[in-house]
Amino acid sequence: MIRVRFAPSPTGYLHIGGARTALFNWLFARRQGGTFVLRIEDTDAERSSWEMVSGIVDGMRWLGLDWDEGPDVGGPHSPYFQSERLEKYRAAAAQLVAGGRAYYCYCTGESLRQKREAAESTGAGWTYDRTCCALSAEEVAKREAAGAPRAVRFRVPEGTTTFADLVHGPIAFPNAVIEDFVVLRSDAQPTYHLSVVVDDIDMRMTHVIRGDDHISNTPKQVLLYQAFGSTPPAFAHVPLILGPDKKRLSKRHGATSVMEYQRLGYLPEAMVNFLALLGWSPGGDQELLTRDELISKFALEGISGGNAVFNPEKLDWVNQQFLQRLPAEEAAARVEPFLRAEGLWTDAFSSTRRAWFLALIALFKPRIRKLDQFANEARPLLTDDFVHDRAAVDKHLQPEILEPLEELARLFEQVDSFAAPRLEATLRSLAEARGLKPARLIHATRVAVTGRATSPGLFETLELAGRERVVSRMRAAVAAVSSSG
RNA sequence: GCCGGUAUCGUCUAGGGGUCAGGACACGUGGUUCUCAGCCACGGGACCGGGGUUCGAAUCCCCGUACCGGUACCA
Repeated sequence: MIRVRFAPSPTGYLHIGGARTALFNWLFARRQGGTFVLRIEDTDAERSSWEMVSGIVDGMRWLGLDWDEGPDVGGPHSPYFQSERLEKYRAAAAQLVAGGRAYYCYCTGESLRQKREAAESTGAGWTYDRTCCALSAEEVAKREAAGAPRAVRFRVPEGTTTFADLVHGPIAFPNAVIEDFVVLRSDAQPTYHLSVVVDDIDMRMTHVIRGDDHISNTPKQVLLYQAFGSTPPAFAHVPLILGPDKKRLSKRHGATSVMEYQRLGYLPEAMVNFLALLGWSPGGDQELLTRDELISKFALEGISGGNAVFNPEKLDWVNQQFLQRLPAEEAAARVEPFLRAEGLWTDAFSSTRRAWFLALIALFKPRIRKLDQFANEARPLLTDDFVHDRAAVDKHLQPEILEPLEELARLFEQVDSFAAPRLEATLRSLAEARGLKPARLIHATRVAVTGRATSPGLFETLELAGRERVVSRMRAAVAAVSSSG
């Protein structure tokens, strides 16, 4: 039975990179019929917070990455917060010391820092010099009697540590470059290496899928598995997501929190599709995949070895593609929160004006790439509270067009059916009668009614705006331009 | 510095001992339309460098270079 986990540290919101790692784990579990565990690595009490935990949970829920074991849902290996599993780590550290695989270290942080700086100033690297590993039993007893604070360090054996990475192939590290790392701090808090290995063993993880930045941590952890007499899981280190400058994606690059993308009007299914294709490929030319297709095609072998640059334009395109495929009813539901935020929503849109609202969605949907754009694009049809674009007015509402425009308003007021085809016929015959190019009258009418130089097809727009609004706006525009000109 | 990883159009990638090196985003040109978006057509654009191995290398091997990551009593 396949078991994988996503183990974020709640020191920040769920960011793009973390979301992609979570997604790969989730896709793998779902494809393999395995179990997906969410474990919160909050051993760093200083930097962890409940707010961040809920931020991560919200992000995963938004993306639809449900976990089989973890916070809220529980599970057989509960608890799933490392801060509640401290005793396990302390016992494991004690076991290591008892077995001679680790030793107490009484070195102070200050002395370690000085040695490291001294070594580095000569241009060399520094690994722990094993001062405390060389302590005699009496020396240790003396320090214990004095109640000296001590950390627990893992005794790295000689040799070479290797592991077969499912993405990169075999990777080997000479143990000489791995220092005797701390597994339990002097305040009895475990370090990452200890807690992650103890938990992955305890929770029976079969695969560890995580970021490339963990490759150099892996030999330390493999050594720990061996010391515990446990077979390491299979590792798959996935490439990192970079910003346009090829540096790791960070705040500097703009939005990095997954939830920020929700606010920006992206669809979770688009985000999932886009993220999945960042560093992974199903192998063919297909770019747009549903959640089920992603699951059925996902394989660790398809993960590429190199880091990937986050390309916002491509995300926009993917989002647009998903948006266009949404039925009007669904699009309406997605857009509602954005209209509410703009104060443009009325409950009538889901009752008496439902049909009108769906027609509005159908009219504007093809022209937007993100949900938040709808409110802005459709604003003139949702409220009278909008501004006329100065440049558009100057360009299209020239004095000579005002009289025809006024006449058109009169015809529109009287036309028997306020439907697009009828409106178009009306406008075109007036244009012909006046020897005007229809386009001129169309543009003038568009600016008068919407205040803008661009909109969906004018006649469909007018039909939805409604006779009263159209006629009064046309007259108001004529009046405004006449008096100002 | 040391250790590890990676290298195909600007970006995401397919492919992989013999291909016209394919697709997508972006970009350019043209078409459609009342504008914008869209859509359609067309176009420019890549195998990091050097050595091997081989009849043949972008593909396999080595070296170099570049980039990324790690080098903590952070995770």
